[in-house]
Amino acid sequence: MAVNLKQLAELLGLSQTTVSRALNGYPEVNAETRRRVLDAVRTTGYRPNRAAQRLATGKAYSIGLVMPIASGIDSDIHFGEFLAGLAEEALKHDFHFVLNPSAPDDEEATFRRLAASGNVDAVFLAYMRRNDPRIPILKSLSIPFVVHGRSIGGPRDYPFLDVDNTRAFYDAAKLLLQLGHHRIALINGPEYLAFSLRRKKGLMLALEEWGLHHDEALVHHSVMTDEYGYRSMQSFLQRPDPPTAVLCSSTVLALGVVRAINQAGLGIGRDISVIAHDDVLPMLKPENFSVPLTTTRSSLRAAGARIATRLIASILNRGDYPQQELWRAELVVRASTGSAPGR
Amino acid sequence: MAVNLKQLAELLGLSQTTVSRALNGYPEVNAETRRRVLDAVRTTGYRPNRAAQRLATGKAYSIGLVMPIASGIDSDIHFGEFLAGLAEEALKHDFHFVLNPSAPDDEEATFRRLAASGNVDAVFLAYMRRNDPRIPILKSLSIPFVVHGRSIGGPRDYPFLDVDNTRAFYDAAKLLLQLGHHRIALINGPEYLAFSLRRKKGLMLALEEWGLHHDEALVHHSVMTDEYGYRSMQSFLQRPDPPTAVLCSSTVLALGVVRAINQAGLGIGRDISVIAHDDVLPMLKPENFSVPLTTTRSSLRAAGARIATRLIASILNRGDYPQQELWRAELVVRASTGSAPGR
DNA sequence: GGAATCCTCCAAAGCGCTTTGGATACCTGT
DNA sequence: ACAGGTATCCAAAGCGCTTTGGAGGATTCC
Repeated sequence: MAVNLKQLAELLGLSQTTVSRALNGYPEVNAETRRRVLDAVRTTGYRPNRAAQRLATGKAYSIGLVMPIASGIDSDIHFGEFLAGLAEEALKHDFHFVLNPSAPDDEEATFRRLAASGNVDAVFLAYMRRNDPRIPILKSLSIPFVVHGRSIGGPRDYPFLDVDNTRAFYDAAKLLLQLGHHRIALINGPEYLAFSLRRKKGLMLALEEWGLHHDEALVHHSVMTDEYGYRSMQSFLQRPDPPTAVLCSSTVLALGVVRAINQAGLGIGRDISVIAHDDVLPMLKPENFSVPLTTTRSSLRAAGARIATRLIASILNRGDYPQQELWRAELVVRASTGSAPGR
Repeated sequence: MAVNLKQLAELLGLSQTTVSRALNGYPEVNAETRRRVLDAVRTTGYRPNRAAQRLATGKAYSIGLVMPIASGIDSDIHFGEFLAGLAEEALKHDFHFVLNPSAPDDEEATFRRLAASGNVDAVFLAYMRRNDPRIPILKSLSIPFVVHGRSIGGPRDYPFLDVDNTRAFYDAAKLLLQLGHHRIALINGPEYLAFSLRRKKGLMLALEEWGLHHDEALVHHSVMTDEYGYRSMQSFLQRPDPPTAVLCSSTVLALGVVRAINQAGLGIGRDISVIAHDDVLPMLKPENFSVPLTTTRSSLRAAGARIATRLIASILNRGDYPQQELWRAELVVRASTGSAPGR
């Protein structure tokens, strides 16, 4: 059943050279011939042998992945979702993964090992921090990479895909301001992560524009779990002047937030408005919340798939993708946002 | 810097054949010669080219992984932890992964594709269900595999690594019974998973042995998140005859359980005893709970690593590992367990 | 009409390893 | 001393692909 190049070539009465070239899009092959080849591929189900290609080209046809482990719940549900997107796309192109579980303080060594092994053509990077040290490292190792997110500070001269987090939270905050909210809290991701900083900045920009003072006490940073969402919200509610609206960096956080609000006997969208960033986790849909959640939406899985696409295209140097992309998150208004109470 | 076989052979004044054989443990090579070869490998840092090996041997040197996604929070923190162990070990042996994100209802097709692709030598399998259909499928595809956990029902003639969950929860329940508890609740994983069923069975065995009736209302099945732990515990506490002890299938569940107990103003280990199964998640240590948690401990990461070891050994047919392993979880008694109240 | 150019295609040489099918020398036992 | 082992080693043939360096014919240009 499984044919190889040689057999395919014989079948077509062509040389392996020509068939190979036809398949790899080289110009020196007649259009009609190429069509015949492609047809034959379809009927025979020919699939090039990756091992042979690896040997002949020196390419690895696989991408490196540093998997955050240990301290911090980074290796959380968000990572899995992202990974799913990456993997799905990689599978289509028959690319493998080299998964490198690594503690944050060991990442440099991990990258060096990875680059030296020659086992990967490119590397994927996420959880960007401010002045992220990994970027210069990867540059110096001269191994292609694409970053999810982007660093804060330092030159912005590397390939990335990021969501415009500043904008997303600016938009969300603005909606709340227009609804008359003045005290807006933020339950954010870990402070050392760039996206957290940008989201906070988004909120602050909106407040500033509105001529409002920003209260640092209304911003919490933590791991993005249900648990912390609950605790943060509880502590906000215990203040003498609780916020009338809250922004959450994840629907996972929102889960806890909602619980705390319910428990306090308050009404979501009435007494307190809630907006969460929605990474489109399949198991946590904002529309399924008891009070459907207003969100800033941007699919994490889609981002994973897109990065895989770009990574693979650059390895095969096919296709032409922008090196830097900033996705705009969509503000989806649902029932969890309403006018500020007493207005 | 990087030498290849040919250069290494020249350097040693040997043929490639001999060097190759020395490295791969063939008998027809002099002990002294082998030592010289191994020495040379060390000094030159020779690493065989995987692509060439793949081509020559037809082996893929990679293992297939079906990554549970979509509905159900299966793709949770536990999976990540397991994966980390697997990856760590794979890395040591320069094995790659083929990650197949797949919805449960699509798994069969996924396996077929995987097996047909010839891209993997073996497959890893987890989240066993009762009469799990994937086992016969994989057998019929005649691709080596190792299962984490084991099915319930059907022949037990496949390679697996499992924790003796029945035993673990039997042990835990017995401890509670000895402490005088009679009403023991169980907050378990999803009902369709084999390990959940076994854990329940462990509890029931202990109760039975103690001559106690088992109350079905005291067993909850759900996704293992903080959230559900909290809800379950709350509902238990609202009963007219609340349990005096509770078993949790994960420390993640215990997180919610602890919160519910605290909130009810009850004392852990005094009013209510808690035992959780500890998968040794680095970010959730039972000793760090406000009241240190009594647990049945078995490292998920270690299990991942062990399965990788076995998978790889079987692919390389090196080493001799048991085909079926049943690990015993260790009962670690801490402060969350105490005598039943009023005794 | 002959040289210069294209357009297509091909033979063959690798890529770096494993493995087959012997060689060669050294021991056996008789 | 000789047939038959035994222990070591080697040359060479792949594995299935890419890529170099042409070849052959058709076309174009003066």
